[in-house]
Amino acid sequence: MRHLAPLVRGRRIGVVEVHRSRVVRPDRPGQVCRAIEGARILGLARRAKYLVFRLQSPGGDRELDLIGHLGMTGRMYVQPGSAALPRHCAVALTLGGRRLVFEDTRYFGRLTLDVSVLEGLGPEPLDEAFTPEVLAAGLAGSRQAVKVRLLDQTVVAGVGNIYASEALFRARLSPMRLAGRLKPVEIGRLWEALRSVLDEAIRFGSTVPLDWAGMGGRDGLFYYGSAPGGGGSYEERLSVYGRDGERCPRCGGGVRRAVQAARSTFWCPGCQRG
DNA sequence: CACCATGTTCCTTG
DNA sequence: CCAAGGAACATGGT
Repeated sequence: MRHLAPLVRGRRIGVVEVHRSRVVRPDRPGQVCRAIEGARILGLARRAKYLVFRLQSPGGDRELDLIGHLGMTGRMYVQPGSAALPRHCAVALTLGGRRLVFEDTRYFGRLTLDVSVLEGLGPEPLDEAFTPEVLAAGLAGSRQAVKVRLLDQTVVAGVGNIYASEALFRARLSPMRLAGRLKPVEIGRLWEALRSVLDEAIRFGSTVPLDWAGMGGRDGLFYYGSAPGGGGSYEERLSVYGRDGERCPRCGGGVRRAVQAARSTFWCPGCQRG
């Protein structure tokens, strides 16, 4: 969102090319195109994992939101209007002499005018309103494993599979602990870990130019290469995620992988007790 | 060939 | 009502 906002703010949407109709909702053909062609982008916001394009309608008489979700492999970027579209281009929006490209190899992403997808989302973890007490209320009474609970978007909005594992590692809590059985001190550690892990990831991403040249063929992860500050690659920054069998950076023990709710969890049994 | 993958939604079963 | 498990979506990497 921070990379994209300055590239799209204030621009008018011209031709909309839908190359994968399943990505666009509602799925009445042309309905979304008619609503947004000629609209002006007032700004870009984010809610949980959704991008929210604030639009002024083509007639200029009202405002509407266009909501995007990148799924697992989606990317959005702006390229010259003369540049060829990528192989898995789902949608392209003409913006003056350039095009906003929504590329998504697996087509799990979404572009929709249906704002109801935002209903029921829990608090933003970096908001002031998200206190340890709010997190505690979201975990209380649950018999789910805390890792699974963190992926529930009604409890905390925007925490995904990678950062759920990373936050639990930082909080030194086993992902298998039952959410409702955590003590206030442990919830406090988890709250702090969630916020610092996400904050660092955002700051890391913000230091890197959004330049996709030469990145064709990669998946949707932000493999930035070396950060300007010399922080290593995205993967190198992760402590446990994707590191099954490697050594724990804290205690030197072995990182393990398990499956919870059909998703991979990575943790260090030495550091993360219970 | 097998298995893995950052997400969401729907369905079935208990 | 809750939780768990599976499948679907679709493509590519190892």
